Amino acid sequence: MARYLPGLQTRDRILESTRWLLARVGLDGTTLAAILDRAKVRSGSFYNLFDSKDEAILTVIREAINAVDPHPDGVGKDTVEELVDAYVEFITGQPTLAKIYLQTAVGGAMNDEALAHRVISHHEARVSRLADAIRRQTRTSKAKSQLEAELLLAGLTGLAFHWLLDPDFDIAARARDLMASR
Amino acid sequence: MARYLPGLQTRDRILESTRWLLARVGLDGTTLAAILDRAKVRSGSFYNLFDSKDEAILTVIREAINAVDPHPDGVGKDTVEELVDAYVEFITGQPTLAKIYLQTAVGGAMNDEALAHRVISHHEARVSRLADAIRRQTRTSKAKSQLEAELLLAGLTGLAFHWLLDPDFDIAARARDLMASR
DNA sequence: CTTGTTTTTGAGTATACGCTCTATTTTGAG
DNA sequence: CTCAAAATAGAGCGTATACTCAAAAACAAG
Repeated sequence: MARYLPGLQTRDRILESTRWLLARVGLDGTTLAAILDRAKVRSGSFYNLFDSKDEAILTVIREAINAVDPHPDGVGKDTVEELVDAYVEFITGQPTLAKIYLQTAVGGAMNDEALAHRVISHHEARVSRLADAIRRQTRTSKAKSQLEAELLLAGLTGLAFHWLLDPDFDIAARARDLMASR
Repeated sequence: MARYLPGLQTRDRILESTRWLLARVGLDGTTLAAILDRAKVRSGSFYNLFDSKDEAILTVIREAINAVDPHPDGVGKDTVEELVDAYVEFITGQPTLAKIYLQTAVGGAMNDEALAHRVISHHEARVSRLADAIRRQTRTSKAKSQLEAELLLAGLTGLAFHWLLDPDFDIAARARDLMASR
């Protein structure tokens, strides 16, 4: 465990390096050597701060998952439009974290069961928040708004994939179309 | 290049082995040793038929991508429902290949530029095929059906993402809901 | 059967990776 | 200033992996 300032700073450099690599070169490219090189750290220091390479990677991924949530303080007041905008902004504004988030979910989350559950529960929380907003605005039944929210979020996820595949894709416009088509 | 029967048969065994491993244990688990072991082939024979391990893997993945298309001969005749069903069947029937397909999209798997382009063009082909089906059934404008197809496919991608995360998720039912909500 | 080609074998090579360990330097509380 | 704890350096270990190569075996056309 880091106790003094130098240790904490080194830890930060390692996490920054890991984050950068995960977004650029993916899980496979994020080797220990690459992390050390970019963080300007030798292996001895690394293992003084982390138990394993995976520990550093999982720390970064957990951060990314938590960052998907927009302003948790606004629960119960936001509109559908605001929530959709927040999602699009997260994707386009933090492509790094977005990529890591989607990679984690799709990649089986490096056989870490707890991590997969974390992604699922975040997803569900987002669905129910969207469903609440829909219900507030359209006064449909609970079941129906829940379904609508699920489909809307699925659409947004799909748009995010498309955008990551093709940066020219106008995800913001399509997200608006998606809302309009309901 | 294989010329005689034994070579062609060995090539088939190798591809079958690679396909099996990709579906069961994913990209990471599909090591050369595992492929050789299952195919009952030694490395020398393998490299007499393939230039690299990746060549065998990419061959299988290309097959899988092409397999997403239902009856390529039926272009211009299929319905929206048929196309959606085919997509869902591909995802649920070949979950690991579906994962690899999405992983490629997010850039986590294989730094193969050509494969990424293949995924994109395949995605676009599916969109326009869906758009054609929509236009045939609803007689909307070309631009409008194109947009609808894009949003529908985005929704399907999102549902696939959700299902890969949570196998209990009823993707087939949600895909039907998605069509109904148009 | 003969002969050139294809196919197979499997020991061996090169390399990349995660990680350890000991020695050395730096840090900061008393 | 002292000194125990924290932090760093970096050579080196073990292992897994993709791949090579020379020699032997199987093959098929004449």
